[in-house]
Amino acid sequence: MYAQQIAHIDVPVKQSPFALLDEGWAQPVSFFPAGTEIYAQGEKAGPLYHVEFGAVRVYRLLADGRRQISAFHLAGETFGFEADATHHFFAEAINATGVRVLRIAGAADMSRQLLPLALKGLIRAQEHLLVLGRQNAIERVAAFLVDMAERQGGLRQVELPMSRMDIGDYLGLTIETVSRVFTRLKDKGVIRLLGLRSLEILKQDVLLDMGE
Amino acid sequence: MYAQQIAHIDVPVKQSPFALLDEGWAQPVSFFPAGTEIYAQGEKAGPLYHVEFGAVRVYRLLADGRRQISAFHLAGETFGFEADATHHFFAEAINATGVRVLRIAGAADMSRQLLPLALKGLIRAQEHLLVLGRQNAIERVAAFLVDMAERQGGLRQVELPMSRMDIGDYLGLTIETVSRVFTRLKDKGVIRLLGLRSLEILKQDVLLDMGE
DNA sequence: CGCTTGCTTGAGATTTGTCAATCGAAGTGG
DNA sequence: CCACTTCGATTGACAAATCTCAAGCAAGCG
Repeated sequence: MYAQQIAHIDVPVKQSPFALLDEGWAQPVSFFPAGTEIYAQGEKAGPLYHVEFGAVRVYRLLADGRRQISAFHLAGETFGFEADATHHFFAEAINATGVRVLRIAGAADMSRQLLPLALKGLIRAQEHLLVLGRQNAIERVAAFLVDMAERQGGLRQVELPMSRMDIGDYLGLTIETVSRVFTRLKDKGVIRLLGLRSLEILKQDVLLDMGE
Repeated sequence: MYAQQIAHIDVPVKQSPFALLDEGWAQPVSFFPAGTEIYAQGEKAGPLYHVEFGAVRVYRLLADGRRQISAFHLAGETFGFEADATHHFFAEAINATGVRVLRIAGAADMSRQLLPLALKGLIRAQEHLLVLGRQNAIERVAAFLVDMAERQGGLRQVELPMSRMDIGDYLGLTIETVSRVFTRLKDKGVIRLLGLRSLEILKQDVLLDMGE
């Protein structure tokens, strides 16, 4: 069900655009085709990953195949914290994705730079707990759309790089429920569907206080 | 509904039992009666907190009062990471609780010590996302009981310092559902209720693969 | 042009929530 | 010491939300 190729292509690049780690930590950009694995649960951890373009999903599986996506990472974002010695999660490219691998494992005082990023991740995860634990389907989708819009610069038009199944596995819903909520928001005039993976927010205020 | 006193008593103590921060960071233990606030959302963040005895809940509220507890912290555990500049969460003593306040805010290279703790918190939060997003009521309660048992040394007898409402708000369930699941586990012979806040695990294996 | 794959829609089943009554332990005052 | 009150927990009956299963639709691709 979650089959994947393990192909990726390394592309040498001169300098990292990742400001915090720019002093000699520049690394080549690796290219991952859609659906390929970036790291797997149980693998030895070490580097962080900076998304140059594309999108990444980080998830965990139950024994019977149920999946929870804990986070999406878009261009410009850094991930790979979900690890102590070994990874506790899987990371996959959703679409064709370029990732800069930051091999900073041994770096002595990088932790001062890393801590704020880790804390931001912690806060995001705990806010997502509120969504999954206490909000209903329409509130979850609203919160998701607001978040995606913000991360794309707050524009009215929002691109969704992921499938309905990915959205469902992120929000703890089935694809059918996600689909019905999209329809409901469309019928209410809150959003306009421009395509399967593109939509326009027509009533941002309504969306905002749905997602609280 | 979540009313609370803001009384606490400072108790001077010689030295911190918190190994990582033992070199001059010893702080007095503050005492918080049951239900009192340790910090509030929006407050300026800074110190970390080490639970000496008792138990703490960290939570967030929606505008209409719905509450999600993101974590419980028992004796020996450290919390207070859920912050960048200001706290995004509330923390309250569940019972009479002693907390050592670790004022390490300015400490230059403390981040090297803190990062592993923050990452552990991040992993815990993301594992909890799987529970809230993809597990049903009985699986959630099973996972909770297994976790509580582990944190109390893996003994068969487990003490629950919190109310059913706290458990519900942690697991994303109502108190009625929590209560029904406890009854169901009791009827199946998986647990034995010794009191409202104390139980014995009779079939650990069953509980373990319920919680996956 | 016809597949394939992902999405949408509908009908019915299941789980969980809501509302209400009762229980029971702990604490209070007579 | 006992009756009374209170508050949290349990239980039941019913309602609502979400899931499951199945059918149909549509965009993208060979």
